[in-house]
Amino acid sequence: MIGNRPYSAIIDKLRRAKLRPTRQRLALARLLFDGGDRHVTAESLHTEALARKVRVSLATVYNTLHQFTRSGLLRQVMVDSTRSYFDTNTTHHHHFFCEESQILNDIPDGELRLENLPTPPRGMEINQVDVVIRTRPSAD
Amino acid sequence: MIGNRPYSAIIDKLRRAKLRPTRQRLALARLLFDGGDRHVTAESLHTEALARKVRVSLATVYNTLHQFTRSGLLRQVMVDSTRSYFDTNTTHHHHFFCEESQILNDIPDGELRLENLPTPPRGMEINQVDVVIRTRPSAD
DNA sequence: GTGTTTGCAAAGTGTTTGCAATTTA
DNA sequence: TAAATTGCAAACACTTTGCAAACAC
Repeated sequence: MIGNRPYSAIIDKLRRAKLRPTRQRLALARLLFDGGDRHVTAESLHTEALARKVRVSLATVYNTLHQFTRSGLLRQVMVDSTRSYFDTNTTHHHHFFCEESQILNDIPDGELRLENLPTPPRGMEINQVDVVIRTRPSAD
Repeated sequence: MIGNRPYSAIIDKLRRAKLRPTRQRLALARLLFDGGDRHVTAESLHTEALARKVRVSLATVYNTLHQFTRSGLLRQVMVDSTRSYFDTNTTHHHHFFCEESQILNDIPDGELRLENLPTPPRGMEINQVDVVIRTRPSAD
């Protein structure tokens, strides 16, 4: 725990996901869900946890991110072939990704529309549609 | 070389890219560009080369794929966080990706339309827009 | 001949896993 | 106290790199 109160909302969130509210999970959940929408990598979340004096191993961060994802608390976003990004916004939306800064940003749902979705190859059905708008620092 | 003729079209292609037409580059270029559009990973192209009795190391396949990409002969596609895919179709288009079979397919350009592209964050400009339609085998 | 390219093996990076020790309920 | 979770270190998968030998021009 980071502060000293029980944070019942987050404990409930974990309980609902059938995950025991251990010290590590609680601390990571607070980092992830206490603010607004966030995009993290295992490494960035681990570093952040250590900076906040939360003792947690990198392996546990990985495991926790995957458990949270499996439980629908997080969504994994595919933008970089070397790293996995996780998004606390699990609703339908797309992303901006700046290759230079490696920063990921949400595109509010509704802003972007897809017209004329193609029919998938025979025997296949659509699972999910991901749009990534790759950006770079502009010249001006 | 796989057959026994000089394949001047492919040699020219390499020359234009300022890449010496070495035995390895020629063989890989033939595998990549002789048929229609293709999607490969380093591993799949290496395996294919060996099957066709082209002696080439995996390191050279990696290096060659990157050289070809830098020269605009290939385009790298980001669909899987564990592997890099390369596409011989360098024109503007999007992709179907089946997570189960790990197979990538082009969506012909023009089929899918994006309406109302959002404005990038301040100081950023759009570099590229990637759409990946993730599919799964359909129930029926 | 000179500079480029190759192949190997080693190193690197992000991630996963086996297992003993610890913690939760 | 029984079952779940953690941390460590080792293992992993994919990719990159240093360098001597081979090759292209």
